[in-house]
Amino acid sequence: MLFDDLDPTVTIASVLVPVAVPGAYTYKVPPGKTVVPGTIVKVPLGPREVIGAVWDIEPDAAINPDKLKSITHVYDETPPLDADLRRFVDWVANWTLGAPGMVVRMVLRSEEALEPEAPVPGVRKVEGAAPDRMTPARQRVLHTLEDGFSWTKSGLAHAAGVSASVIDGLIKQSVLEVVLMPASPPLPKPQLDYGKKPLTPAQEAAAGALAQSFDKGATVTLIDGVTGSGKTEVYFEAIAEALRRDKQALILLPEIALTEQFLRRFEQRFGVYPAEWHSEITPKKRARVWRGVASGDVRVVIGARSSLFLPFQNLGLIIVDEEHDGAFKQDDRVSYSARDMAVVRGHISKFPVVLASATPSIESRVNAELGRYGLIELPERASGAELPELRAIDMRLDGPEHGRWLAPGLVHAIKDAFAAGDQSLLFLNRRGYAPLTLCRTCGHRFQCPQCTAWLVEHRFQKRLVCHHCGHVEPVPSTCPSCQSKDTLVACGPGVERVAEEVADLFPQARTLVLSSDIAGGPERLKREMKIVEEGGADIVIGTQLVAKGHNFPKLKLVGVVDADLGLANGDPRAAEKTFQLLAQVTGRAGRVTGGGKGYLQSYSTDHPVIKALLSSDKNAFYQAEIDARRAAGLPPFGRLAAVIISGPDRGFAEGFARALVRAAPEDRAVTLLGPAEAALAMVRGRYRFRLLAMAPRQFDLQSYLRAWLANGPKPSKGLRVQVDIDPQQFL
DNA sequence: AGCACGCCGACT
DNA sequence: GTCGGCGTGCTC
Repeated sequence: MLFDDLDPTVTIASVLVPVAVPGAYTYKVPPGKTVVPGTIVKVPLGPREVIGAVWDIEPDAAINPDKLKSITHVYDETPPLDADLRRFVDWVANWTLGAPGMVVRMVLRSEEALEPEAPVPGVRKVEGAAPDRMTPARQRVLHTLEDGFSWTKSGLAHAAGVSASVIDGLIKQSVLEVVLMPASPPLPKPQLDYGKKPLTPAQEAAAGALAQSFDKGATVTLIDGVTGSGKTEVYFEAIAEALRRDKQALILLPEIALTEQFLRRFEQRFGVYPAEWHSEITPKKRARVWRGVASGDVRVVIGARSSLFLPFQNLGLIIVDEEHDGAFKQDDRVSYSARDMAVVRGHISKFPVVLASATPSIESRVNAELGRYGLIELPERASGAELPELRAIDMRLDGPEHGRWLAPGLVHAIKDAFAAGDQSLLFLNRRGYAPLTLCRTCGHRFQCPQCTAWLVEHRFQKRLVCHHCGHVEPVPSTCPSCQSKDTLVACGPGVERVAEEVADLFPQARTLVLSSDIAGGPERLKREMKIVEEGGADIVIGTQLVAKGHNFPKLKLVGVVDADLGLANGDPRAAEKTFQLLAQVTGRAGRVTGGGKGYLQSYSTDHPVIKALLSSDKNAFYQAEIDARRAAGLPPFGRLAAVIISGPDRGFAEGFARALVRAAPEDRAVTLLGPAEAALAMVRGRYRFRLLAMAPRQFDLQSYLRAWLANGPKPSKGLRVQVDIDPQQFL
């Protein structure tokens, strides 16, 4: 139609903006511009401009367009977010009670990616030109350029072994010319059969089952395989199958520290490095990966939870490794479980999702038992090595002398391992030197000024640190309460203190502490991990960090310094979490060679968790846990949501929490507990109270909560109300 | 009086 | 989440 361009009708678009508001905002589409749902745009928002995504087009919105602001920029070079991704965003927002705009914000986490990548200047040889005088350096440069390609200046200088000034000189003489070249060269494709190792019959069968799942649409498969069973090799075959079908694949890992080792492993299997995505990558890489994922050039991404929100062009498989790991659920901004949302994303786009663990979550085990998930079990190690032999040390009977933390039985075992040239690991999930410091004279305890928590002494750094807010103070020489000199005593062990004991017992052994907060940061940690991997340490003392994913081939002995730690608190998942952690960490022993041994120091050796670990009958433990959950109506048999009220004034926060409970809609299906003061009552100067809503599985808890919070009292005066669907942490 | 900082509410 | 507005309280 000829007059369409003159049509005065203004198009109105609703746009999700990165603010915590319940819905989309409405803007005018500038004349001559076209937007569709999913188009990425820049819009004015208050005094600034923000990036958002068009969510809907409203041709006849009942809003006066004169009052609306106009979209200021349309990113029409970038493909619009596809319908599946938009559905996923809506789903996550709806499920978590988060603002959809904040969920979209996770998708649009790289502003740089939206601009086309600027070409970089390169140099190439001018046909037929020669320098006035030939030198050896110039000779090498020209020789390197024989291939006819363009090089970056620094790349060429490096390859030819000359300084940049040689190249500048040649440019000046017009022997070389500057040309623009694409910043990122095309990515090499993974080679499906590169480095493929023969699989055991069990692995082969598992891989075959996974390959078949691609024809069944949305499926979830749980791989329950002991440490060393070769789960990774199995799901690598699923990735190969996805690639064969021209689909992209995503591997989710619970934490960044694991990616490094994993990248290498992937490279050994597929001949190329996968793209990496997590909060720590540089903005440039981030932009490159985002663009590559959106264009389909990037075939495989390995990343942390946030990679779920990448705009994949053609995603066809998600692997969630260590699926039981609590790190997949973090309670920051939008609080979502990456494992569960991965299942949702697979469901929306109808592709297989694989959950892998040696110690699956109760939820996944139940889903597998009920037939909602497929189940692949790998009960044997691929190398044929037997699982470690575990025994408990009853600290009430055979404990160490006062002031020591390692029982004689464990010390003996370490001695034997050391004599045999084997590596030992002492596991204690407590950073620092001592979890509590007090004054011998007056009993003063060092507490964080901002949190209800003791300060942890870090002796190497001579500091007292709060592990909840990061508060730091120097260790004083006099007690701040009674002024006595040198009366401070450390209570209880941390890894540093165990390391001190080890150094005392085994002065000739090479010992190393692996803890997330060692001086020197992640770089040093990476180096030390490598040292341990290569057998460059005899005795390793480590926190949680060593339990996860890392492969220490020389490790033969694992000693758990305090197996009861973590069982004490009131968390309904305490037993499950402790079982998983200890099974994972003891499973590191003798992984390749067999003959591994594990010792559990415990004051409650008949606790079901300890017994389950010793008997290596994990099914009995799972069954008991599952029965207990079913009886209590806890997840996955019931739904749980926490409402956390926090504020700087304790009484005010508690009063509001009570008012909120009174305003709760009457519903027989819902049980409301609380308000209870959070176990960590104060964090960063904010007092916290928790409400817990429990409901049967089929109940729509989200709708209930939404109605409740919308009609209940509004928080004001510094109060904050956070909803945590399916809470994992009860602190 | 002038300014720094922290809290609060609005943002289409 | 981020900004400006505005109140409180401290300093030149």
